[in-house]
Amino acid sequence: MNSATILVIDDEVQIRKLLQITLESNDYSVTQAATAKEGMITAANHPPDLILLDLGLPDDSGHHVLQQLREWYTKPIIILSVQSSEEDIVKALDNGANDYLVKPFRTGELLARIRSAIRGNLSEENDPVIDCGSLQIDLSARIVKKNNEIIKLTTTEYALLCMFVKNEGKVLTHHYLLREIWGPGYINQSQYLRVFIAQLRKKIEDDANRPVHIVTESGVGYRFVAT
Amino acid sequence: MNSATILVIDDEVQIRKLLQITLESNDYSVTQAATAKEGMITAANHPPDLILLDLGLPDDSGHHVLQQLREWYTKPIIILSVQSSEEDIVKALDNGANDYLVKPFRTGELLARIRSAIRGNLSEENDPVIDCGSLQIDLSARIVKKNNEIIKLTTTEYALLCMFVKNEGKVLTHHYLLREIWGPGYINQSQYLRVFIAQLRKKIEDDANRPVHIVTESGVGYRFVAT
DNA sequence: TTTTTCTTTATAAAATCTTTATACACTTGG
DNA sequence: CCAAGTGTATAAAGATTTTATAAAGAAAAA
Repeated sequence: MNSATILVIDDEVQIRKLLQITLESNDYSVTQAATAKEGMITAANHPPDLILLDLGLPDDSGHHVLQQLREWYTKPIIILSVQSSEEDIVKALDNGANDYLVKPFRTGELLARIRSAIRGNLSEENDPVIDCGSLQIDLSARIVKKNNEIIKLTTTEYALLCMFVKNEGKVLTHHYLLREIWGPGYINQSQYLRVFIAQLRKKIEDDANRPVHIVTESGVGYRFVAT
Repeated sequence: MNSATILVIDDEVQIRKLLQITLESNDYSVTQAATAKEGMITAANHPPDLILLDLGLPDDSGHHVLQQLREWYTKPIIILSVQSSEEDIVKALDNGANDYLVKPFRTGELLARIRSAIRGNLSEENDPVIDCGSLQIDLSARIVKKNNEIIKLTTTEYALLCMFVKNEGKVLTHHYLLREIWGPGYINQSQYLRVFIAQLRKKIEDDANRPVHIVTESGVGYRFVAT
């Protein structure tokens, strides 16, 4: 999910359409403007994360629009223009444009330049954290917290917990768990499972004697419940 | 008065000469390197305000050099290349390049793009100093201080620390660290890692016997915590 | 050369896994 | 009701793996 918003200011409807399709299929949220005036108003009302600006607008000079935008807009502006003269490029860049692409442009390159411009400008993304009441699991950081304190889990304990979390609510049989975590040769070692279930409960349950998260389904296996 | 320093990494002597003259007449201070290796060393010893990198170096792939630089170098990198394929451009930009100019380029445009890159960098932030209690790490200056005293770290030790700092809080597996720092052929040399972790701890931890920053996750890897 | 850094080997310590032992809960048939 | 059988929980000892550290030899840099 990207959800960065991009404002396209261009008078050619086919270009706007192309950009909208291209950008939206890359998870950007797109708004459009066909004139300089419309562009300025849209940018002011809903400041986007990046602006794609055509220099050849009908109602105002593109360079002037750029200057006006830069009075207050600090995020990236990329120029798209049929003008390839050095004079135009230098002027646009010195007026505060972050990049300048000559039309017709290659969409892959445009997307890469957009990524480059947005990079670092975006707020830091957090990892997907699974929340189970007092229990929090960050799979990408391999961190498990209980009441906001980090719990140390061994490799096997963590593998077990992951199996449970990824199959929340489902009953996992002894055989299944043993095969997935220890390997196919261990499907009869139910005792292993009991030992590690006990250890896991001691670490993640508030009261290990009355487990809430890891419920035993006698004769079948165990089930993990989030709340 | 400009006084921003620019490092030119290019194997063609006439290009280097041209750039030197052009840049110096625009009040930039220029350093040069003819090979990837030389470029990396120069960049590390005297980090410039901007790097102009040619992708077609004789001793290493330009994309690889770019990746290596981006491990620690946070200021702008502009690619100069005879390669004009979309694939090369997209790859370079996604590897952390700020801009990409195809040779032969127009000097006026290059200067404008340099101004644009430096401008955006200055407005954003200064030296990104990471503060971890008694420990301070300046990635762009490659300086590590503990209790305000500079600590000498070897190349490998520093690379390790960078990996940790950039992934603060996350568990980095042995395989990952070995692959990133020593290369794919070393993923089984866990002992290397242990030796260097011990050395790093001796240098950055208050009490190496009770490490606070570099926490070992037995059977998995290590985790860096800033506190 | 001398110095620094990296690689390799050796060994002690720590952490984890496996195994054994025992206790508990629950069901079922006498 | 009890006693035997089945399935589960937990502690703790023993075995194994993993880790920490020193130190010596090799390679690279100054």
